[in-house]
Amino acid sequence: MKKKIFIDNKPLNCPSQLKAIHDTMDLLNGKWKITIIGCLNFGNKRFMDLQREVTGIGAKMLSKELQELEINGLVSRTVLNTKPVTVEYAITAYGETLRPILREMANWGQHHRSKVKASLNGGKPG
Amino acid sequence: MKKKIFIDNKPLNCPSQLKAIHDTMDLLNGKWKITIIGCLNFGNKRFMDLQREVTGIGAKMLSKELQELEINGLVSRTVLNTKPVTVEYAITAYGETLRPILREMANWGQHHRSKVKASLNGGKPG
DNA sequence: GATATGGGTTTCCTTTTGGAAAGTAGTTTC
DNA sequence: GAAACTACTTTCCAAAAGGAAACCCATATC
Repeated sequence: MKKKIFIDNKPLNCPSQLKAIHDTMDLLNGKWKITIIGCLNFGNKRFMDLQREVTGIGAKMLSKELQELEINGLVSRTVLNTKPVTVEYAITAYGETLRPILREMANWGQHHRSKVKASLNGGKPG
Repeated sequence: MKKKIFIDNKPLNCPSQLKAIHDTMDLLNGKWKITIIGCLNFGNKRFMDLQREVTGIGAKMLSKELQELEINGLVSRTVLNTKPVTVEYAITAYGETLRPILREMANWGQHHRSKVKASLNGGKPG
């Protein structure tokens, strides 16, 4: 019999575990969310800062992604009393609880990247 | 100055870290991949088994998702010498290295779910 | 009043994703 | 040779995602 993957003593296909994973994926989906979170980790940013730093994103997508991140409590939005008005975005404490996931994804992705490279170079040696 | 999230001594927005996270997300994207992986963790499965167990998936999507998982080395495909021909899908050893990510995502998702529930019930108490 | 900056929203369009149903192909069963 | 089973692939369509450009509102500048 094939061995199974267990998470907290439950097999991974336990429906509640799969649902939980889907919930997490839903919050991080879209083309830009992780890049935005990464950008904000470097410090609080205003809308235009983000648009400049997140290469390629348009105002519409930036606005939409920020709204979703805010609704989910991962990013905060603060209107500053400046002239003209500026808006500051920041990672929340809750957003920082994503760190373990991001760490594991970064680790795995780097490992995967070097594995892919190796198989391109050495897959058919000689 | 706002504190930053660090992963292995690098700030999360380090481009290579973000790229690695994107790589990982790309492999797990789509509506069904995680469910398929979860299903296969319960044991090897044939095409029709998967179509029965992954509720709601159609043959086209199942085929496509399995191909992508196979290309990325997460799932193996074995044609068995039966009549009629059957095909067995299984998680690879490499696919099992996703476990830490899946564990963190399951943990976070469950925490998130209970937090959302709590805020629905107790957000405005009394 | 024309222009610029900040922070968006709206419109229109294309691309991508995903689903239902039918078709393909090999083999066995009747 | 018609039907059924496994394992897909193809076609056709609808919905969602995403992008470019224009537009809106406020303030300030020239």
